[in-house]
Amino acid sequence: MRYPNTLLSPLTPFTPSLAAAGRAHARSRSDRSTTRQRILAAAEHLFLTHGYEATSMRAITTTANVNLAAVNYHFGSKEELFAQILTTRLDPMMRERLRLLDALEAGKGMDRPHAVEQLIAAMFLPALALARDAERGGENFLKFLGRAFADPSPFVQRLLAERYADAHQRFKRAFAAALPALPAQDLSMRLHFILDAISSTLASEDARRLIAAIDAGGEGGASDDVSFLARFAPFLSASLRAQVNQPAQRAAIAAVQALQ
Amino acid sequence: MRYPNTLLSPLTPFTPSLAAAGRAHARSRSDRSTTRQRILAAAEHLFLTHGYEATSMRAITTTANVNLAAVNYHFGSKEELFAQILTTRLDPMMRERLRLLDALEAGKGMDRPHAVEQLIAAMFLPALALARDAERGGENFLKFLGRAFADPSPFVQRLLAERYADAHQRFKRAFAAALPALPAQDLSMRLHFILDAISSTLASEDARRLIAAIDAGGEGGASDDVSFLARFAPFLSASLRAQVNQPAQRAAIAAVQALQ
DNA sequence: CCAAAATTCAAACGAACGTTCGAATTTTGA
DNA sequence: TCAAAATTCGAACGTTCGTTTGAATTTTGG
Repeated sequence: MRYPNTLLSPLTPFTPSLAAAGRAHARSRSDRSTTRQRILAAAEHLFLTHGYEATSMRAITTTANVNLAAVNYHFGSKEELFAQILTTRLDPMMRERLRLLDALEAGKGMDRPHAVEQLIAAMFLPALALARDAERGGENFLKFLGRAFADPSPFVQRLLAERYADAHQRFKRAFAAALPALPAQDLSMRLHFILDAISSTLASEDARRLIAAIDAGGEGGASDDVSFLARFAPFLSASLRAQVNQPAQRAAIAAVQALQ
Repeated sequence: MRYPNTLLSPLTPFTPSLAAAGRAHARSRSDRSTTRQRILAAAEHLFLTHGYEATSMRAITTTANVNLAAVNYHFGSKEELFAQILTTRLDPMMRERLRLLDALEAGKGMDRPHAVEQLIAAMFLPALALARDAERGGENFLKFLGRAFADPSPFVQRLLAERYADAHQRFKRAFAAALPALPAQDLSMRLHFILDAISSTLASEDARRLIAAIDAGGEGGASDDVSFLARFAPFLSASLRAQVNQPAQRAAIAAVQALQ
């Protein structure tokens, strides 16, 4: 047998957990986690730190303390390993986002004047929930995602663009409906803007500090996500709602231009 | 002699131009541009497309139609080549940004209620001017810059962080003064957010289309930059100005959370 | 014009890359 | 318990990486 068809295998957490505890036969040499899990954990950390190209198979296998050939045996190739890490986390998150969008569009809990904020919440809450769950990746996955969105490797870009194009389209249409006065061209640019910024900001240390500060003041759990979003969403929604071409602003800008 | 000390040499445009036309002795074999210029042009394009790591010396020299050893001879190393491309463009742009900031802080053309928009203009106008000047890089350089800011290579990050830390600090303080009500923590996150997004957005095709559309309707030249900024700055300033923790928004977000 | 300096060139360096192979070992299931 | 399957392992594959070398060539300056 060449290697197990991992891309179709059931989603399992990367870190040793309840799922692995049952099988006593698996690797008891160096520590409890299986080779697959150790590879996934090491690769996730290295990919988010150095990017796809700069992360070598040897660095992954050395960090994971497994044989060099183990990645090819268990995952087939470096690309399939990366895809596995990305999709096992992101697919469920995307499904959850779309589920919330469905619910909102069905009118559940809809607050029409704050539709934009609610759409933002539908995008963020699943990401924040995932970040809080250490067994599903924790905050490291947000960093990983941030790196992946900015990664220039054609393979990474193609994977993200093709696999999640439909979901992005659905959110784009929802935002367009919530912002009927905004020209399509501006909406497109602003969405591009906030989506890029979301991934890089959530991956940043600043956001991490703010989340930690909010957690320290709150009672913990899901309500802290609302607190964080109440702090974070306003400036995203404000940017989406801003009116185009305000004469007074234009004059102020022209005054700076005159200094050149 | 090993190689000319290029990092200290006068800044010259990458594309063959007036500067090169005078010296008739230089390379007349394949075309008019010198080896250095051909390398710089090819490397800039490849770096912005594939990132630092994924761009090989062989790809650069093949594209530039020069010998493989030419990069090491003229620039010393791949890192020094990258640094040269970045700094010869970015240093003057940063100086111009700071010059505008100086002028604003000295009260020249200051429009206090729109101080935020003017600070944004001080950051953008030099970048837009550079993007319009084909001899100083044109729009390709904005793409290059966008890639560079997102590049995970330690060398690239160190170069950007160390060389332009002071300039970033100055702008951060200026924004803080223009937004006295915003908590320092939020300002820090929002600026991080905006700066990341600026680089990736300006490098995007959406922004390029919008600039082209504005140019098509305008009379060309610098006034188009004001038109673009009048379209672009409002949603940046709106995001910076947004109030934190608005109760009605929080309720709308909590309603989405309840759907989970 | 011609020695000296600058530049170009083909070739090779050692190192690191992702991947593959067959043997050794461990785990599985009847 | 024992053959079969799964996994681990060391070693090597061929390729590409950035860089260096020394000779050939071109350009410079008196």
